[in-house]
Amino acid sequence: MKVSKAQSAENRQGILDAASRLYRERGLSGVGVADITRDAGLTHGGLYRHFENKDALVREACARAFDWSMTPLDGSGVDTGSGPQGLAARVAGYLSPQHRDHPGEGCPVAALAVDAARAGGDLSEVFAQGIERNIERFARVIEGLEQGKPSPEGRARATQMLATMVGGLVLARATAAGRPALSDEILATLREHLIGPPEQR
Amino acid sequence: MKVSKAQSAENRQGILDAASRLYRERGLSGVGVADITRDAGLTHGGLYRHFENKDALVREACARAFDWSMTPLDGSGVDTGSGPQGLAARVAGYLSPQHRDHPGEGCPVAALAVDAARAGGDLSEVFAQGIERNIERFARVIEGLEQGKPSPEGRARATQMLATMVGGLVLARATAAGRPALSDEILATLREHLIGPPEQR
DNA sequence: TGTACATCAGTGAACGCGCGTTCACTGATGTAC
DNA sequence: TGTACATCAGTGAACGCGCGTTCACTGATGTAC
Repeated sequence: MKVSKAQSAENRQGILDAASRLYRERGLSGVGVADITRDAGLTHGGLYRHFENKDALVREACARAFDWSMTPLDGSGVDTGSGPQGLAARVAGYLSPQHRDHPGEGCPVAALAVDAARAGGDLSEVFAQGIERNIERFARVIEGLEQGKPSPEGRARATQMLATMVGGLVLARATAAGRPALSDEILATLREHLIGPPEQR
Repeated sequence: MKVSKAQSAENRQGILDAASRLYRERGLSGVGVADITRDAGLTHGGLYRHFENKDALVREACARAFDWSMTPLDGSGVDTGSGPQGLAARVAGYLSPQHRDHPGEGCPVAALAVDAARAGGDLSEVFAQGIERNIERFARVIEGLEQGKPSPEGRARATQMLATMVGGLVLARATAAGRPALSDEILATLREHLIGPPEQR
């Protein structure tokens, strides 16, 4: 049965929402197109009215995951404004057990960048653009700028912090099932390193 | 045809070598068992004389990748001794375009930790143990210890450096195909952050 | 040492299964009159 | 505003394909005598 234009657009967004979440949870090759459409309340055949193929869906779903992650900067779902205090809260949210245990709503870089590197091509461009925007934005937050280009030093500092956060989350997730205490220790160590002891916040 | 015990043991090692390399290159779900045995010069049927199933092969191949990565600490294939100078060379090798472009011979954490986190269970224990050993070993190098437990401060510093290195390599690989200049910039920024400007080495 | 034979590493066809994609079909939507 | 009809979003069976795993078979190895 045909469906209204509004309903169709809603369905398309529902597919992207489901894809964006499921891919982050299980990886690009851990989710079938039928899983995604089922999660969105549809059947698999109709997917191709919206997307040329699976690769196109992956690209749009990743781009959407980056858009989400831009608002709170880190995908932790917390937005507490800008400035040094907002920055500390963002870093703490990023390196939290909550974020570690819920990749589906979290940072697309920590969840999917390795998959994207293997896929290469178009998907690598989506990630390159998303990472570039995150570095610029993070640098602006560090330097307290509302807009405009951050300085090279701010850019370098942002790159260092992002790399440490991404690597820390990857390490924490890889060890979470096998050695939970080590996983927690990694998160706590990196939080302290990046934003100081808890009482300082 | 049956084969001598020595030949059989050699074949088993060949399978593990191929698996360890191919998994790091293409990911755990990007390589079939037939790819691995073919690469080792065998056919797929005989695999099950050596390994119970694919999961067991994956576990042994990852453990082997960690053993390799322990020698130069970072999998870059360079071993220039211990002490601060050896440390700088190791970090530079880890954050090099060479390492970025050849994951098959590189660090198993940067290549496979995200896959391992998704797989969970037994594989997470392999990674937890490998990461724990790398942190301890890295901490000893930082503190200049030949043996014995490193201090909590050395351990924290090692965790920070490893997280930055892993995250940096992940970011550099994800952006390599889409924006090569950004990828190189990330590597250079993190090298400078961790071990200072080039002339200092 | 020589011989007969059980062992078992490796082969390759075959299996069931899940995947991405296609396509004839359905029927509500939205438009032309 | 009503009516007739073309459109097309969504359905679900079907497809070819590659995967992990099984198994009857082969024949060199290694052992018992």
